[in-house]
Amino acid sequence: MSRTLPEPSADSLDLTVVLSALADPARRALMAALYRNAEPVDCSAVVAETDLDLSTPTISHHYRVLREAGLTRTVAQGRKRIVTVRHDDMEARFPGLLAAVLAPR
Amino acid sequence: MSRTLPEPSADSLDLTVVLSALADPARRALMAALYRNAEPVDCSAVVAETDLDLSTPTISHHYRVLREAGLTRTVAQGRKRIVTVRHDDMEARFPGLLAAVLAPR
DNA sequence: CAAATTCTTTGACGCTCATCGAACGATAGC
DNA sequence: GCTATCGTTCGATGAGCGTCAAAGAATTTG
Repeated sequence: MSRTLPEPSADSLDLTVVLSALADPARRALMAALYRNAEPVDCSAVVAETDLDLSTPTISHHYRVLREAGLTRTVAQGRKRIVTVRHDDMEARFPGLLAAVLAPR
Repeated sequence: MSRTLPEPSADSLDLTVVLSALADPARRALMAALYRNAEPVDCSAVVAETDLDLSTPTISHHYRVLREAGLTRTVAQGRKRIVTVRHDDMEARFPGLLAAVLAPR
């Protein structure tokens, strides 16, 4: 059993919301970790790949912002949340943006 | 006579600062107008190309943020300020970013 | 010099945001 | 059924931001 958490449709993605989400270093660190790992993983596994030192409420808040911006898709599986980057939707709406923002260094 | 207002060096551009600057719709409108006009123009002429309805202090504030983020170069000429996009510096540091963010529509 | 133009600075106001601790919810495992 | 695990929600706090009116530079023009 799994359910996808509410998210904006592909054509309703707003650049202001997207850029505001990406402007935060912590969220960008999460996105970068998600971006390079092809395999879907749960929230805490992603955090483990970063060097973020934030409380779980704060991490949860950042995931929500990313999801509500349309940058990620979150699927609830059991007590875990599987988070993936919405590559295609982002590329269709803002071509090249993720690559430019999440490019290594 | 003309003098260039203080701005960050090309290699000290910070993505967080850049994205924060671009996240605001008003600043993005200014950037878009600057981006498409090749010829350098003064502040108020740029504003005239947009449909922004903001007080002059607010406009001035936004120009400052853009300049301090390293997105624009401002040269004081007489009582005017000539603002240009730092294309090359931005492209060197964050390839494709401006194109992705300032693409029409 | 005086007046008009162009832009900046200052100070204030309201709002949003990142962060945390504490409490809660849901699920898996024993 | 307990208990541990993974994550969310709530409430609060402190910092920062976008905005404006008023006042201040700096420069051109009459």
